[in-house]
Amino acid sequence: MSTRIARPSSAMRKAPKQARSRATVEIILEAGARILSDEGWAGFTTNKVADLAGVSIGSLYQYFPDKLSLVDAIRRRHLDDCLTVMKSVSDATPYAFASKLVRAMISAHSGFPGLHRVLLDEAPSSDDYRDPHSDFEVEYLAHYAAAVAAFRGRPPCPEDLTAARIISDAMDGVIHNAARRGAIGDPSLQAELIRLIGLYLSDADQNDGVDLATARRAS
Amino acid sequence: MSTRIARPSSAMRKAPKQARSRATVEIILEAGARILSDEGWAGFTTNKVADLAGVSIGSLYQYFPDKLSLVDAIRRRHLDDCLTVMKSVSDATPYAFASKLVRAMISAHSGFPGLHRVLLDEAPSSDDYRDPHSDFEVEYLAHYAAAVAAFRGRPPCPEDLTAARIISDAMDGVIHNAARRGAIGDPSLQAELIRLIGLYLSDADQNDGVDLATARRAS
Amino acid sequence: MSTRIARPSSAMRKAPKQARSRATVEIILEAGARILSDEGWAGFTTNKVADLAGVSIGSLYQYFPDKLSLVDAIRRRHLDDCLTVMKSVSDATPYAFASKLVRAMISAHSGFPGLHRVLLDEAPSSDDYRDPHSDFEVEYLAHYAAAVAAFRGRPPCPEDLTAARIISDAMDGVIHNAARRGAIGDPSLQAELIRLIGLYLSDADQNDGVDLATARRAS
Amino acid sequence: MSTRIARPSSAMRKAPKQARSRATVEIILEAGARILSDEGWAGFTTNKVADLAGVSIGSLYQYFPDKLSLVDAIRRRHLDDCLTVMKSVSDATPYAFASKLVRAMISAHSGFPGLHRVLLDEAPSSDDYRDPHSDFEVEYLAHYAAAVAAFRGRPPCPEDLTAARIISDAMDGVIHNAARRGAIGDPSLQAELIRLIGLYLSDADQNDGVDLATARRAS
DNA sequence: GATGAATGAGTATTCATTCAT
DNA sequence: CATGAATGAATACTCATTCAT
Repeated sequence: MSTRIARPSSAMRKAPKQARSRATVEIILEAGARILSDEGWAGFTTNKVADLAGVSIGSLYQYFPDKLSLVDAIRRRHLDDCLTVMKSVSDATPYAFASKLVRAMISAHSGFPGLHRVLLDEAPSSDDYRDPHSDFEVEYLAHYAAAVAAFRGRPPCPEDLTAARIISDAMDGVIHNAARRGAIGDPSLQAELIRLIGLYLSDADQNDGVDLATARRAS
Repeated sequence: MSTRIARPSSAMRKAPKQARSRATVEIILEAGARILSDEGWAGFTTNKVADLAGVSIGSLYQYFPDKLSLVDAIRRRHLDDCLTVMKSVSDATPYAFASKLVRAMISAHSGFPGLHRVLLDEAPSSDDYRDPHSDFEVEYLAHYAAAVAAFRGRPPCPEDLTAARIISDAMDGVIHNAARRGAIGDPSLQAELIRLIGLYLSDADQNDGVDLATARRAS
Repeated sequence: MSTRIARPSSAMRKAPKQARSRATVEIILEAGARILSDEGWAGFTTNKVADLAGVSIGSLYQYFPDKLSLVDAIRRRHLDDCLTVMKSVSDATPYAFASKLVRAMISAHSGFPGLHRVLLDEAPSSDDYRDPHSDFEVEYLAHYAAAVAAFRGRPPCPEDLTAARIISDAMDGVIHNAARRGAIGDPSLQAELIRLIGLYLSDADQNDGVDLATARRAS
Repeated sequence: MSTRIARPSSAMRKAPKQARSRATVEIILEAGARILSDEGWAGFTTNKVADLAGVSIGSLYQYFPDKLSLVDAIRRRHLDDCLTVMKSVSDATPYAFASKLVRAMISAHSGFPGLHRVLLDEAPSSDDYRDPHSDFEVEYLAHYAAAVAAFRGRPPCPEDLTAARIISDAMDGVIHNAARRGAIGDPSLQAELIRLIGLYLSDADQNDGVDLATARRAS
């Protein structure tokens, strides 16, 4: 999807040494996240970012060698935040776990509702954040898989990773579509999402073939 | 994609009357869908579309007054196809319904795996397709809501629309992330997705407050 | 010397089909040669070329994918012209040969006096025109070497290539410095240059060690 | 390059008075010459010079009011060095003179092979160094002209200046093309260049019209 | 109708230069 | 004095759109 570009670079051009320049970097990253979130990858231009940040275009390029390195820095920050939030979530029952998880993810998306999706789906990357084996996704899924295994009362097994993906992607879909509609704060939506995830985590028949399960329940 | 004739959209510059014109429009829409799916909104240029379609850029503008009208026509076609497919899905049990639904949606995404997401998330729109009240979304959700009400054994009520959204968006998330990873054909993923939706549709406690449900189950 | 850039491309973007576009390409090449000659590589901007050519910047890029391909096209043209002119030069005596050679080279430089040097010394190249083994230089030197061998009354030998370089580079130096001063038409300069080359070609002692020759003549 | 103190050019922002300041100016000029030689005028940026010199860009601008004054200072130093070297050359026979001249010029180019050409051909100048009447060129040619007159056994006359130019420019061409190919140390090239210049200086027919000379020799 | 040449506003990026610390 | 953060005009290149043939 999206533009595939030969990765020209990725790191920051220089480490800001003085307090003033650290502040400049902050303000640029903030402006970049805002624009990415509000206007998507196609509306993300370095000039717009510099304008919104209130700095000159030259200042932006003093710290970020190119557009990609800027979006990479924004992504790194955002995903680190997500991971931190997510690692704090763990609980004794599926519903309590689901509840905390949903609230955590929703709050992680509240500041810049469109950011997460744009970073993962639209914006190209010089790093391997979109690679399924990237550190980020691995850590993310491992956390979910561990919870799944715990609730199922047995040691983790490969199937748990599939379950982890289902949970992660389903939540992703619901939250990002809610964000799109500006309905991210709707409590009934949160409640239903918690129910969806809670039910899935509680179900004991996870090892049965689906057709069997389907047949049995359908009977 | 289907081979139906594009219904002369209001945005279209002129209704193609002769067979040759209709064929030209077809081939342009097909090429546009391909590029949108493969390269995303950022890689979608009118010249590339004309090239791939094998027509001159002038011909493209003879049928579509601008880029937006082209993408709108592609979207209209795609969403019509989705609706058609979806309307054919109905069944007596939650699991059978979920199963057919998942298969239908996956097959609707198979031809142009990236198209659906690009059309809904990336590509801007001059119409109101992304508006929650658009004809498309209304029809879409109504169908889901009707199924939910049916399985819950009572007449449809407003809450069913929330449930419909949850189902629609969760499926969306799982399928589009699978498409991103090229794993759309993975049978275990399909099975688990069916289980997720099936469980949700089967659950009887949908009218209880979530906290109550959580408390009861967690006990 | 000069900018070393990773060669992004080199060929023309598309072959002009209609008469109008062939004329556009001509006019762009002409304007490019003018600016390269007058302002050097550092003053050679694509916008200036388009302006001088009286076409839009977009038209320039319709035919030349980037700046380098434009300069390559100008170089190819110019060197082809030089080769053609030079191949027509041959004569029975060293002085007659030198005379024709000098006149030919001077006339080849008259239209755009600075062009030759800029193309060879300043402007980067995606091709291998600056490589000593490039077709151009090989042909060029071979022609000189053949003349040297002929005047020395023996079959060509490797040393003739050194002599060819001396002749070529000395003429280059005199002509390009004259061009710099706007004195390319000065007849006394032409006469002296012919004398310089003529004497060198006439000298029979080319195989003696220089120190020996020096000693003998100095005595 | 020499280690003489740069004579406080009129263009220089302030005369460096303290030892530290003088050292800073030295190091900047050295870095500038290096970059000019290695990367040409197009690669010569004030920030790169400051970086290579290990000083801040602000310090560079403390001593040189702008880029042109820096390149002028570099040029002044280099040409002064060239003149010094050249004035030391004089000899009793044409071949001995040519031999010393060639060796002197080659050694003057060895440290920064590209520098001379870049300074004379590429780099713009705020002064009149490229003007044919500049002090430098006048002195330079006068020296050659004196030698020419001496070898021709008569008092200097205006024609000797033409001969001086021929010698100067021919040597220039051969040496700078050798530098371009990295062949500046090739002994056979040196030998042939000496022969070229030596023959020209030795020739007695310099006062005959060329056409006459040509005709006679060709007969 | 169809073609493709031409247009020019817009976008990423560089670099000489200034000035607050 | 030295530093390096900030500035913004200039430059290479793209792409939606028009219009003469």
